[in-house]
Amino acid sequence: MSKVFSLSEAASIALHGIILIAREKEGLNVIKIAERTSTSKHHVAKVMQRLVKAGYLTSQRGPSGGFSLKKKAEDISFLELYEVIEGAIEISTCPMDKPICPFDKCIFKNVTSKLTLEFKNYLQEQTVDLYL
Amino acid sequence: MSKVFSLSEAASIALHGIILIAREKEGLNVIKIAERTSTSKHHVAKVMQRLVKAGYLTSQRGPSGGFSLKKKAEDISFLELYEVIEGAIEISTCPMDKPICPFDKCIFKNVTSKLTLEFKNYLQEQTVDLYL
DNA sequence: GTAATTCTGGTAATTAAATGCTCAAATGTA
DNA sequence: TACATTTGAGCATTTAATTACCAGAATTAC
Repeated sequence: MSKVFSLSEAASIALHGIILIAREKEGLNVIKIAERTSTSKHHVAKVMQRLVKAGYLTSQRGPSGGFSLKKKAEDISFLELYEVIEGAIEISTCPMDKPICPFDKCIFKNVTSKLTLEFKNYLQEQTVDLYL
Repeated sequence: MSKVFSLSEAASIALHGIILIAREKEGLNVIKIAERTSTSKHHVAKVMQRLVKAGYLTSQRGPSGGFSLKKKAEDISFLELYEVIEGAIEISTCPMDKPICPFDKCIFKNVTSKLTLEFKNYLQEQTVDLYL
């Protein structure tokens, strides 16, 4: 069974993790995020680091440390988080990256760009506060 | 720049390759398919082998050998070819494969299955004869 | 101030895809 | 028949992305 869409685990951790953090009054640490997302603490740590650097989270070291939101939940869209991890979404006609296409018309016509745009719009509409 | 959708090169070779073959009266060999798709002959050979085994192509060895269609172009859909290479397309709600989801509602709602289905339908509608 | 906790950041291991290589088998041609 | 061409198949190598690990730095609690 193959998937047409797939998220990297990193992107999944970013989205799910930030919602978990937003739901907590106190900070939430790596261990708890890893438990609640069924992922490795190492991977969670990496992803959270990137969200800290990108300005979405603040981190607090030491006992009772962890991560907290730096921005308002309603001001954080899924798209921003996704693009922190994956880079900007490319709206391209062809899913391949070939210098030349030997075809007069692309076999994917505009279906690739159309569906990518639909997905991007969905990410744009969804904000963290909708999941508190 | 990240892509939401992406095809494996193998799937691309299968789709483009079979169209190139369908356009030829005589068979088309690995070298020419590789040239016209800007891919390696080794990879092309691998993919063509699978299409032969799956019953879409016949192969002819020796000088002036190559591959020819075994079925009528109008009877070969992109979906069939895609699934020979990638396996059956899975219409799932969640793009991740986690045993548990800690969320009351999936953050992707039905967008993943909706877009996957749209893509699958597109592949189903497209047949090789539309590209001759 | 000591110890436990937690994040930080560099490096290593793993994985999957793609590519490369080689020899064997089949086939047409001279 | 001998030879050049082409597919068939297995295995090894390369590459890029992802995931995992570990020692170090910061901070809190006692």
